[in-house]
Amino acid sequence: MFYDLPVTDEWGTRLAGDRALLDRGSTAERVADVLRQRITEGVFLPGTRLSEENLREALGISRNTLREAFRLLSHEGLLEHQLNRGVFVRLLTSEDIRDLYAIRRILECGALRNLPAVSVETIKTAIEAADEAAVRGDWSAVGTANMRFHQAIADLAGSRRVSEAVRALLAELRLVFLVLADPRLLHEPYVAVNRKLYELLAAGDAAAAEEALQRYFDDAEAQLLSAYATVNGAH
Amino acid sequence: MFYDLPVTDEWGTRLAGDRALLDRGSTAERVADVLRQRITEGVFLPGTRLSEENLREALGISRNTLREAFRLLSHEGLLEHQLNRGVFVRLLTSEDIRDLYAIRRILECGALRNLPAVSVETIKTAIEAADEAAVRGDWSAVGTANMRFHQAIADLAGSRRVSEAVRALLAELRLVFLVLADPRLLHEPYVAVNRKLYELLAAGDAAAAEEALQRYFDDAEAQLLSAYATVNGAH
DNA sequence: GGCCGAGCGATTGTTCTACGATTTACCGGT
DNA sequence: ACCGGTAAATCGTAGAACAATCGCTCGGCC
Repeated sequence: MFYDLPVTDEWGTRLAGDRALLDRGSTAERVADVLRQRITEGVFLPGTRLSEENLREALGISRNTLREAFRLLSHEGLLEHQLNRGVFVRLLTSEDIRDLYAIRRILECGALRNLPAVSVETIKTAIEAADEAAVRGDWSAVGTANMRFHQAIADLAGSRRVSEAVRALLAELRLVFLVLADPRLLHEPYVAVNRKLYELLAAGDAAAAEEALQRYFDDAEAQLLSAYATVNGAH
Repeated sequence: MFYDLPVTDEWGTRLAGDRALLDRGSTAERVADVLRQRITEGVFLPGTRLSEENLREALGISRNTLREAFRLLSHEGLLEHQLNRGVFVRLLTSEDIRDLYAIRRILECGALRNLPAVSVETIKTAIEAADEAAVRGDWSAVGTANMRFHQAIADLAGSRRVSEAVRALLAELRLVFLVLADPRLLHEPYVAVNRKLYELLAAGDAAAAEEALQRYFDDAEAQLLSAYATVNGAH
């Protein structure tokens, strides 16, 4: 005698999570995941050329599959495809930085507007992670936590497309951080700013939070542009 | 005796334009252009499966190149890639429609906020094209002109990424129009709405224009959802 | 009659090989 | 030092081959 499996909601959600691990998608997508990881880790710095032949051998896949992965990452803005020259880790210009902040202003501030009922759970989590990393002096982790904070703000819009767009934008922005020297200078100042913003949101004052977010964008953009100008002297 | 070519700014911009014609990009990109065209024309209706073998033969290209083109269009949201099953012209759900309007609200309204100096040239052009097409009774052309109108609004943000994001969103939205029966019903009502919006902008009243845009989104979303429910009965 | 599993054809996923086209680097002549 | 040409490296694309997977049909069985 056997019992039927009891089907519960809990099962459904758990299996859906496992699925992502089993159906890891096509080889090309898994390769793209690996490369994305390495790029955001800074193993491949912006400007680096990724040779088809070298990577093909290193990853043990065919050129076709590798090229499909390149296409994926090019569309995400992490790689740049130059005809007959190969793919390069994207090296952003100052103009790119301005543009990134322009669209982030619109998307993230837009997410704070017309909030039905604010759920600040994940935002709080990100804030706490940033605090904790700051205490440890792990400024890279602080940067990651700050990005999660902004991702959580964007998620408030309740739109899959908004969330994914912001995810891609933050990944691009990480390319800028990678070429700048001092991660502490880049991330530490915003731990307090973000906490203040969180408190405004938690208190239900979305308008004040949006104002604070605007000021944050102004400051961060200016800081990043000036830091970038010194490193990236010629365009 | 020869003269050196005088190098002027005018030259630079003109040559940059010509370049797009010469460097037509890789074969994969040109194939993607063709397929995109056919999809937006409605030759391949949403839900249609695109066979690799058939298209390969029809286009006279290799499978590799075709698959690269598929990747490009999948990332644009026009195609959907199902592992081991092939690619299909994307069939949007009602949830997709809601999401599209959610992000359009944020992006287009955001573009109207914080305008430095409004240049309503291209907006006017789109309005006039819509009027002219409406007189001819070419409702499909009216739809195209209306989309150009919204694209022009998004362009006011002055951000490349905002413009490209809205371009992709409008292309997705076109997939919805393709499965609905009556193009007149879908597009005609908004000719007057858009003209009114243009006049508010031309008068410099950006706040009123934003308000009108919000109402437009509410109306259009509701109309589209109800029309979609009748056609697309089961999700 | 309807359910279930084996087998089969069609299509996709991936690899491998090949070759033309383009870029890049090197090198000798002026 | 500049210019031009040749050779090597790399990319772009094609094509064939094989494995993996899906969808369907056909029997067998309850």
